[in-house]
Amino acid sequence: MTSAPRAPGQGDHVFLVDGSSFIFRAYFQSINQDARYNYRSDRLPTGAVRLFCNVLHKMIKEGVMGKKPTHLAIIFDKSEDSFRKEIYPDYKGHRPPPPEELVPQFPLMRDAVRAFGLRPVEQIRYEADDLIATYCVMSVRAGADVTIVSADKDLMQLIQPGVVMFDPASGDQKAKGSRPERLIGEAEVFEKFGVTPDKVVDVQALAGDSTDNVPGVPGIGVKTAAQLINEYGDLESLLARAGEIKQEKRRENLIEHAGLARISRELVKLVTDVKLETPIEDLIAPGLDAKGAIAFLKAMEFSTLTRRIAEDSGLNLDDIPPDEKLKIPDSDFSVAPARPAAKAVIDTTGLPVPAGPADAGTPAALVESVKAGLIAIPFKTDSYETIGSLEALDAWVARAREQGYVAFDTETTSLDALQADLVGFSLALEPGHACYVPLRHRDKADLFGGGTMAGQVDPVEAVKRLRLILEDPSILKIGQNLKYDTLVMGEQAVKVAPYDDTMLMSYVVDGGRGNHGMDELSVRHLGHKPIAFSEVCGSGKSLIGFDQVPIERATAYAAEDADVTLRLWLLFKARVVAEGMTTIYETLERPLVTVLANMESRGIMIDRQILARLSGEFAQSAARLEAEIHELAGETFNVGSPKQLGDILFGKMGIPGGKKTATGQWATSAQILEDLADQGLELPRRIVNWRQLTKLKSTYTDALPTYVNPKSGRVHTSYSLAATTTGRLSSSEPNLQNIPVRTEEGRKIRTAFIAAPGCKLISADYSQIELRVLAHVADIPQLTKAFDEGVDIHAMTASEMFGVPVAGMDPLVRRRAKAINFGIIYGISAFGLANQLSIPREEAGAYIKKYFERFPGIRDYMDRMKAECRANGFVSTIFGRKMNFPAIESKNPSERSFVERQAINAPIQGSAADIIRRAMARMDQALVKAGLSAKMLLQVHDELVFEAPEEEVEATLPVVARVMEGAALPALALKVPLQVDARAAHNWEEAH
DNA sequence: CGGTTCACG
DNA sequence: GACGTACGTGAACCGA
Repeated sequence: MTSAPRAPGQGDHVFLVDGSSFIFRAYFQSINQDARYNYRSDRLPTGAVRLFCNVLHKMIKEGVMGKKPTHLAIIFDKSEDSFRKEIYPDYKGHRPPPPEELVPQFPLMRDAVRAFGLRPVEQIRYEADDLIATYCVMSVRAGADVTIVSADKDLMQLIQPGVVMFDPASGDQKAKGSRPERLIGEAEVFEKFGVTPDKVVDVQALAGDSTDNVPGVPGIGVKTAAQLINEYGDLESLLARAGEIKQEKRRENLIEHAGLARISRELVKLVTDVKLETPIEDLIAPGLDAKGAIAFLKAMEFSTLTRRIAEDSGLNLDDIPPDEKLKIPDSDFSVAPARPAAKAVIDTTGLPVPAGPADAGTPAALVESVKAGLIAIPFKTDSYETIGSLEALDAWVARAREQGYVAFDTETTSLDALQADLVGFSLALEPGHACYVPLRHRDKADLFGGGTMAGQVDPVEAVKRLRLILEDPSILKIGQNLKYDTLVMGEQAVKVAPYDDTMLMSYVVDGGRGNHGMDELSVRHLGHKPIAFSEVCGSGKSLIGFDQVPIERATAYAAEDADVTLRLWLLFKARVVAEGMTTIYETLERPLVTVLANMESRGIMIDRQILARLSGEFAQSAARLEAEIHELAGETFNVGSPKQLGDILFGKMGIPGGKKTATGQWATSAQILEDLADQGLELPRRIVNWRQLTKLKSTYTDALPTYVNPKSGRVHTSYSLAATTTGRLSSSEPNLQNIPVRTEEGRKIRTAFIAAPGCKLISADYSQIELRVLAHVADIPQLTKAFDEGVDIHAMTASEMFGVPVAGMDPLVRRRAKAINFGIIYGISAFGLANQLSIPREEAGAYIKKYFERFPGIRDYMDRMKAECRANGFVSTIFGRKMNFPAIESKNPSERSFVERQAINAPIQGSAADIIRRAMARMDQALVKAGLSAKMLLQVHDELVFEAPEEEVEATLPVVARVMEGAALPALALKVPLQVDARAAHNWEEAH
């Protein structure tokens, strides 16, 4: 694989690859991908090397934009000792040390180059950029074309006729955050710097560069610099005539800091006459050394590329052993666990199929090392930076961009994101390294009460800078409960993408093992208790807004939160992958953040007049009932007090058969009162009715109007994504998942939920989704058949159990079968069923026995879940979401059987929850694709509520139904069809 | 702030 | 064999 050295000339094509900058980009690209690809089986980090090899191979094989190289050099930085440090000791002074996982990949990268039949080029005291510049200039002089493979802006100064830059596509094409390949010529340079390539250094000299710590002139950014250079021609002319500049501050700065500008220019200007140790003749491209490449790639365990090169070259893979020096020593390999299963396939609808069973063999070693690393860095509250200027903020923006990820947290005046004013925000780049940007802290001592505290950043400008981070597709935003911050930023018309949410990552790996709030996670995983919100803002009566908090205190609190979030992310990132939960997280959790934020910010319209009228009616009826109750009781008492009521009913009046609650009080639940009413007693009946009316009034008709947002005129609930043990959502403030529907009086409240003018509400709900899931997981042929044929499932159950025909069935018989069906889902017991149906326990027991005889698969399923939970401590949904039940180990039999019932119910409820989550994740795109403008407003476990323009309703209904019915696909083909009923009307009552 | 009750799936 | 009971939520109210 050797070719005779030959200098490039006319018609040749020289490729100069910036190996050093590529290493970093490949690394940050790799950590955003499925981590199982980022390590060799002995946990050697290789992700960046893999991406590097892919690009290297493509370049040698295909060239760039159809042109193949005659000369090719992969050029690296030799060490930190750039001659630039001699000019300016702080050059690149802010650079953090490279990530730990990247360090071993530096030498591997050079090994890769050699293995492919090339020579890595590097030279002491010079950066890769200088070598590239020198080779570039030599080649152009000799008449050759040059392609610089890099995206580094510092190389843009080299672009000229015959020289282009090429930014290769990053990583795997479908991977998140990957960029397409891109050619950079004069036009692109002009777009970035506002000048032609030969003037780029002058612009950089003025604007400086925070990532390399090039100072530039204070107060001058790229825009201003470009304008000045274009006006005055070049840097020296500008500095000579600086006195002419009109803007006072700018003029002074240019005069005062002319020296800085000249040093800066020297720092950014690339050296084009390096005395090369590797002569340009040696860059001659020899073609791929397939054998060497395969040996290397085998040792790295990059199977896809290994195979591809073998196929291309016609070599037999088995003939080539892995590179001896690099392969895993045999002794290690024998104990190394098997590699995890292949990654999920991406299907055409964009939702990945879940990976196989949990990667049980994956060592926890990585997680442990991450954890140890995190705890090793102490929390130092006073080390956090308070950002007091836009320049300081810009530096953080630049660092975030360079790093590719940043933890982010907003501080506001309210827990309600839609009523909150942004007071400040914090960022964290690495453990212990965080800042807070105060925007709107108010000085209470100010006599006029609204004075702004000193030392803050202009909020409008700061949000512009923040937008550069939050909307940058190449920067991963990391938050804890990011839905909140997404809503806050949404109010400023700023989007947040891409993102990770540590609360949700915790939920997928630790669902059921405690809550997922930040303070709790910090204590649990980092052994550190962060400053509590109440310590900063007080609580109850003494609660103050965050804008009243002194900035120093605010920094300690807010920056710490970002620091904690970043550390938690590093930990959960490793755990989510190690525990095989990536697909669950990415398909069932993460997409819901924006989906729910959108739903919450839309809100739903309510008719306050209807509610006010109902409140009046309920009040009147309740007052009448209350008078009658006092009359019947013979005394006035607080009807709303179960204690007083119990004393009257079972004490004073001496009604027999009273039951006590766990605390020894008389139980007065509706069930008990209704039993008494059935015995002909008037008082309990009236109390039941009174309770219903006062419940409807206080919880709904009185309360709902107080939730109307004054800005939108609508009601905005808040959904919690990580609150339940099963994967369901929960809704609060107000809870719109428990709006009455079961009674006629209650349903009236639904008529107050209305569509905006010109629109209708669409309600689409899954029919019997949990029973369908049960039919699937327990594999019950009769149930499956009944769902296939669309027959009445409860009637079928009754017919099967009691041997009566479906036609003309006694409603009582059907009701019993229905109760049993639901009981099964809840982990049935004879006691519970007896209670539900008000029948003797023996009778209930007999029904259950009969049921199990007819549907033996049900009993198998229940036993299976109990055993599984006992063995693993968790059960799973059909998509693989885990739900932990640590209390399954309990010695207390009653507690244990409680957990067993949970273990039976959870996969059913949880799978149904997963299905509707999948539907929600896809819904927006499906509607847009169909050209429809319907918007999702609410989710009620098995129902989605939309608002749609009247003229689009007919077209919307089938789209919604299709997405919901197909939500399990393609990950899973259920054994039963899913059925969705969708209707539209002007209010929720009629649509439902 | 825990207990009780009741609205929903 | 004991043990308390259907599964999952959130809100209002009482009373200490």
